Amino acid sequence: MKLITRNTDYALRALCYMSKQEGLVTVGQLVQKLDVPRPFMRKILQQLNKDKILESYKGQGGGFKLKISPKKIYMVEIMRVFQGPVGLNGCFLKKDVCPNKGKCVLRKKIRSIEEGMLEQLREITVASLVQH
Amino acid sequence: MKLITRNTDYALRALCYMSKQEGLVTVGQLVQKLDVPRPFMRKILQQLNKDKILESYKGQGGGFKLKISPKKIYMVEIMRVFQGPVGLNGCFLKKDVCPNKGKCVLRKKIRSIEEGMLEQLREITVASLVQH
DNA sequence: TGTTAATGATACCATATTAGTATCATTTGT
DNA sequence: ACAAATGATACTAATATGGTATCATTAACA
Ligand code: FES
Ligand code: FES
Repeated sequence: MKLITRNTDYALRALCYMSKQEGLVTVGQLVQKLDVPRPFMRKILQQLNKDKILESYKGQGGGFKLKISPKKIYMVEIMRVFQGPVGLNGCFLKKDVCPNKGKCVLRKKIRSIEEGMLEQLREITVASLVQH
Repeated sequence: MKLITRNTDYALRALCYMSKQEGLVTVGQLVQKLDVPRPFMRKILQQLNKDKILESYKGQGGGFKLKISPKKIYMVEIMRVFQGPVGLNGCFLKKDVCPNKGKCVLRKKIRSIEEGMLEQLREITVASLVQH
């Protein structure tokens, strides 16, 4: 079971890197630094741009930079962008099939696990990842 | 993100049902009760048999029954059978790429989330799912 | 002792998701 | 004009998931 996919992973790498750079960062730089396939990296940055996490500048001398402070870039948000809403997605059993009385125990337990997970996840930001 | 797959889900349904039955249960019965595709259910039960969670009896009048007490059938174990080892599978970033100093923050955080999850998961048994 | 109703084993197929490529268009500094 | 960057979008490949199909084996029972 994967918590994060490569999309998310690469995106976080890129964001961490960019949070330590002053000016613009190009795809080329990131590809070099992070050893990620170039077109894939592009796609990811373009997506982050669409989602207003980065801003981009075209043309020669262009590149990307963070649009918002690393403190405000939440990992859950990045996950949401690349993996859809974060959660544990219930189960396939419906209440009528489930343990007697229509009260679904498993569902509740999954919710609870999910809550615990989210609680911890929500505290992770790019800033929190970068500080040694 | 899915915590459990259909395999696991159907398996749990079947186990819950069987924990309430005295004698042998056939695939036919389960298919009827739980509305699951027959060959898929078979495959699942055969797997549970291989993993010593069920025992099986061939021939006319045959079927399956629990091999161990519902109290000792842990959900994590069922997940492991059908989904592989339960965990959050780290990330793809390696320490050298990761946040400075080689200390990988994200990795630790994921571990921590995983621990919380496992702690709760490990308490769930078939028995705990069945008791209203 | 042959038929039938069950599981065992295994190979195959379909669909969805993830991961990644390829291409062409647009912008901008020199 | 050209080169160096991103924007948009369509396509392909690999993997995981969710099943089917088939034949072999076993055992009750008429
Ligand atoms: S509704 Fe999901 S286990 Fe019951
Ligand atoms: S080793 Fe996984 S995020 Fe660093």
